[in-house]
Amino acid sequence: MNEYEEDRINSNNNLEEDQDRILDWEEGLPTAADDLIPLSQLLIPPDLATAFNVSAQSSRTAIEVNRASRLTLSNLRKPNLLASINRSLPYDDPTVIDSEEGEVEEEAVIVKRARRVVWNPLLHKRFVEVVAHLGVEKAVPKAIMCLMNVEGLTRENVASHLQKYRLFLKKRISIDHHDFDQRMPPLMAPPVFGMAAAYGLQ
DNA sequence: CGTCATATCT
DNA sequence: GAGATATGAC
Repeated sequence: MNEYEEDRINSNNNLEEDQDRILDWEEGLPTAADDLIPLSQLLIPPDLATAFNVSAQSSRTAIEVNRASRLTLSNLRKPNLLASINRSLPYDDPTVIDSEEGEVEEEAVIVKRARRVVWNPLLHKRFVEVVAHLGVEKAVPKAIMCLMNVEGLTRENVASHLQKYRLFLKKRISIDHHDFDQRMPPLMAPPVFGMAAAYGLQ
């Protein structure tokens, strides 16, 4: 399995969790460094763990802590939506790119150039909402892109997706006309209003 | 800039 | 080969 498919699968599995997690991410965060327990410190001291018959927490090396920190930071710098979009950002930050002394881990920070946009359900949902909100005449690539407000998403990306979306609507409508099974793949569920009306067929 | 046909991936 | 996305011509 290549990276492309891995990304795709990972994101699809974590969509909802990511979104929820991000929403209340910033609430109740400690402000002073003093409030934070160092990552390297065990939450339950070994003797206490033994006393209460709790399996001991494995201790963490400095390298592990450092790696976890970098991973967290790289996730934090992604905008909310992108955190759940399976697409790597075009990072330029060399401190993020370079891994230390040959550590090669699967969890290493993603540093490659942005690959093709994958319109996962969450991203598509946003697209559909924006298209519906704009209405027919105004639902053009640039406007959609602006309202979606997803970092890294280009006008071309949107235009391409819009083309496919319009094709889908047209197909859906023609099937509708012949009274065939109208069930739609969830990914392409049309907006309540908007594009369909634009084609004078709904 | 928007739309479309088609190229380029998987 | 089909489907998703990118690209280029207009």
